[in-house]
Amino acid sequence: MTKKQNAPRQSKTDSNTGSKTQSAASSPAAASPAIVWLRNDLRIEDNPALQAARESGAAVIPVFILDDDAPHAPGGAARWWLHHSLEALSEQFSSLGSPLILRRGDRADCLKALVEETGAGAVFWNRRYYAEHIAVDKALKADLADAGVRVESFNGALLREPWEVKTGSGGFYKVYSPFWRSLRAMGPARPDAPPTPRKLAPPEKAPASDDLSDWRLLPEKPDWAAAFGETWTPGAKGARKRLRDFLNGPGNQYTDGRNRPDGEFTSRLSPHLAFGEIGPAQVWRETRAAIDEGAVDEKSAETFLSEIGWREFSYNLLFHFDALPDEPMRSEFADYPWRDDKAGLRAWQKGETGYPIVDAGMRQLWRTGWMHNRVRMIVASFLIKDLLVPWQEGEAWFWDTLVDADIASNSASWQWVAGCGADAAPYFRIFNPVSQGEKFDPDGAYVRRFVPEIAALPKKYIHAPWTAPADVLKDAGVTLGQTYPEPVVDHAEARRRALSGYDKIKKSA
DNA sequence: TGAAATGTTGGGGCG
DNA sequence: ACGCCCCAACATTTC
Repeated sequence: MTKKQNAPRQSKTDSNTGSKTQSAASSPAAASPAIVWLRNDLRIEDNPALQAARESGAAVIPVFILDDDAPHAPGGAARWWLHHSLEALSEQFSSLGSPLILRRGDRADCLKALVEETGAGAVFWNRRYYAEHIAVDKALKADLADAGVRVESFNGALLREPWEVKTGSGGFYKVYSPFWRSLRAMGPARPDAPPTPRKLAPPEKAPASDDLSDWRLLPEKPDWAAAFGETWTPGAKGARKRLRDFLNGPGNQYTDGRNRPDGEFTSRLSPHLAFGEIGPAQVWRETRAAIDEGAVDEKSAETFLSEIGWREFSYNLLFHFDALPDEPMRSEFADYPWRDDKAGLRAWQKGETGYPIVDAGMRQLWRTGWMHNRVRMIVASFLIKDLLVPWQEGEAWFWDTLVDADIASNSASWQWVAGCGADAAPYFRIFNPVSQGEKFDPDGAYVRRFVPEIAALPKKYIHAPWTAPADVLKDAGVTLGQTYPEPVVDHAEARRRALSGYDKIKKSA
């Protein structure tokens, strides 16, 4: 296994600053319109690419392209979200006067075709940070420039670009704490909110658009997303409401509350951030304002912002390590003696491992498209360390089932739990699913909600049903192995097995 | 943003 | 009164 290259690679991205807005060239009702290519920035507010297009003085054509063959195309749950998010965004663009254009197919081909059809003189977009996406954007930018089209890209997804946050010696951070200390001191690139566009000039002739319902982004049979709507309101409006409600409520107890899955103590902003319905700069500004007004507990608000920091750190890693989604950053982990345990993986995916906190998490994921972060760590530790299934399998399952699936956060977090990432949890940190359950779901309320077949068990046994006396199980209507599974592995044994596996790669490291 | 094993201390029961 | 043991509670180390 060769060590991954870890040189900064700013040269790989397009490096426009986006600060020039060419006000001199802004002839009103310019003949050639400007295209705003929307990707994971599905919002009107604080969207620098859209802002630049508007300020160019040209007519604005917003477009979204669905490319099912693109690397890391949205998974199943994310497609549900995307449908509703595009619906909300279409409505917003229509009310601004320039409807959102939908196209499906190869992204570069679609965009070039649209430029040609509309005679667009400029294309604006917000940057992406995954190597394969950067390559697409860079090639497209070169092609369009050759054709005489002005192309500009912006930072719409991060507080700061990954190449802006540098260590004292000019490298990039590989440890979270100093990274966040540095980024926090810098603050967002746009400290003040830019004006929100209230009107957009439409092109003389609107280009053709697909019909969203023809994309069939919603599941049909079975409709596994049936309950998603109870939990979520995709779209920028829903995002802003989440943030406001959070800062006015649970945001005040976030430091302690964030670890408790048995209640609503988190912001649940993750899917909104993943689709760019709200940007981290907006979250930063609003949270800072609430702190300054004394409207929110300062310590808790800072803890909350540091979670935005983890998202930034993940993008920092993704940008500097091409293979983050696929290969361990610590290359010795490629030789770890993983098991090919299809039955174990299946039990984990279905929430039938026999460990209640694990099963509750996996079922919350399936039913709502989301899982509490503390529980994500527990289920990930279980898959990797108790079952010895490669972390990439868990990453792939999360990609398909999470409405907040995000390339950077998903891959960086799986590597973190596996112990093979930058600043990762040490390999010997193996969660005990019973003690984690007792600590963070002390009454078993979370388990009872998502694993109803053991809901009648008393608190004492709710996280370890196999330890309950026969009469207690009987009274609760539980028959282990029938109404609820026996544990798929013995944790104590599995822990020893995992540690001996790490011994092997330590020698070869 | 662990858990388990091992070590240390101190109180209390008891002969 | 004293030593001995047990063991909880806490601290340290090891994985």
